[in-house]
Amino acid sequence: MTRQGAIPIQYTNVTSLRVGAMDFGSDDTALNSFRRNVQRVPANKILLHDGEHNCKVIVVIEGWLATSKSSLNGEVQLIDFMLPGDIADPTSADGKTAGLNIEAVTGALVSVIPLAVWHRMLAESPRLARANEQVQAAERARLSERMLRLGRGSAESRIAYALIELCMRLRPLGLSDNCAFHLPLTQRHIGDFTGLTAVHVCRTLRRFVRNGLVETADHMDIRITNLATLSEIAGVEPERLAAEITPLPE
Amino acid sequence: MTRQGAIPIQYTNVTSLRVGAMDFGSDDTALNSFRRNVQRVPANKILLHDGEHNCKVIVVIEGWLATSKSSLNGEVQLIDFMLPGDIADPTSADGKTAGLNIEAVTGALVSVIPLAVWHRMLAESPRLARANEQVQAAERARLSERMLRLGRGSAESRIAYALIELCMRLRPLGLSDNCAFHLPLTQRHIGDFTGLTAVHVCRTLRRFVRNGLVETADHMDIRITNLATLSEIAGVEPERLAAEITPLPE
DNA sequence: CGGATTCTTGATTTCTCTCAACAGATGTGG
DNA sequence: CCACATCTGTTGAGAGAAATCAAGAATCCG
Repeated sequence: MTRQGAIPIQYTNVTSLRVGAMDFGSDDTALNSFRRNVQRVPANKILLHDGEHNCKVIVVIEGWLATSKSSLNGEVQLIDFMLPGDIADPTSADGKTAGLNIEAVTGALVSVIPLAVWHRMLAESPRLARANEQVQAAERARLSERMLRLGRGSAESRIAYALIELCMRLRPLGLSDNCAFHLPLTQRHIGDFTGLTAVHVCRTLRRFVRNGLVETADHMDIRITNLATLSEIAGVEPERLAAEITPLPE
Repeated sequence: MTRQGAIPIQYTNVTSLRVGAMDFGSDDTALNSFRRNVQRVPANKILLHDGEHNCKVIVVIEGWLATSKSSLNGEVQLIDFMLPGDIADPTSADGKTAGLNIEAVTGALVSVIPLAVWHRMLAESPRLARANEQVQAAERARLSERMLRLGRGSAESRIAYALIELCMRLRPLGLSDNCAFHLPLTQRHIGDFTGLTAVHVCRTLRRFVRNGLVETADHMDIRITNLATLSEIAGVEPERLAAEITPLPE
């Protein structure tokens, strides 16, 4: 928790953005709309509260966001991470109220778009509408994979899955090189993501390291050294998973 | 399984369907498309397999469907129940492959629509597109509520939540009268829905009954007799929940 | 009727949480 | 620059919640 919205606008100069399988360049009106609503936000800033009436769609340009729900006694469940090119649409059934918290995990560059504007954008750009569908489909696929592990998986399975999911998602962004990647997360984040306590995340990760499945370096630099075994623990085929949860360039 | 597959095959003659907040009558071209693709399916029939390439959108007209994922060792997680007016779109990120199983829990009347046709329908009917959005938003809200409980809730909390969610969803369908409703489910279904074993579902339900929170009659006729306490266990405000997870008529 | 589910309850085991203590890192202000 | 507070990560010991194993009762179905 720190200083707020400070960070002045320097290179808010977005020249292109890939959403789903679609590249939006300077000649796209959609990109101009993104630009008009760009904000740079600091890490840990909450962009939207669950239940908030003034609901907005948030497009990630740079950095990590997370969507979450929290229980009355303060426990948090991360619902999904939103990476560059992802679209967080927190709207619930009434079409007005947010059903999620959205917060910045790292400093991030986002486009915050009022619902009305967003709907107009979708109507005016079939490409954007299509990209939006792809991104939503990818998110749905991720959510159900994760629900399966939350409901039926062991701690090992949940964490193995989380590592593989994030690895696969970072790959097309150029942020995962041969199963080595950096997670800007604490073990608490991983716990909130997998429905475990931070303590148990620690134990389980260390066990993975002891067993030669992953290596870790300073603050969450991860390298998966035995993808085959880790996949087996996660109950997943990595390539099939990648196809289902990340929109691939065509 | 049981009787409720019974529903006689007479009125496959669909004269209107409410999807989200929208009524589609005989004068709607969308309804005609639904009609052209109507199928009656028996209980337990699997309509679509996770991973299946020939992916379709399924609109529920009557009865209960469930979407699910299963792990390699055969454990099942129900992702969501689909009730009349709901739309099951199992498409994953590649836009072609199904990311979910879809099966009939009861005998059901459904409209099975190929993806291409579905997209054409959405393009041609802004009302249908709007209804689709509402239904999807409601589903997203339900999924995140449930993920919170799967990750962070006790068995009591999960089951209490499930009962309240289903109660709230059945209400606008006229199937829940003053918190009394019938669930065409076994305790195993509830276990697969809440990520618990059937044994533990049984214990927990009986505890609720002993404590005067709910009454049960023959095979899953439920009456919530103390909604206040049950809501507290579920960590939910019933009316707010209802607004977030069910599309309300306008 | 007989077989197959489903439900119920008890006894035991297993997994994860909770509590606790400490080390390392980070950051702050004097 | 140091003293100090605050996070984060690590590890151990013990408690608690749900799973597993098991066996019998109730129900459904052909």
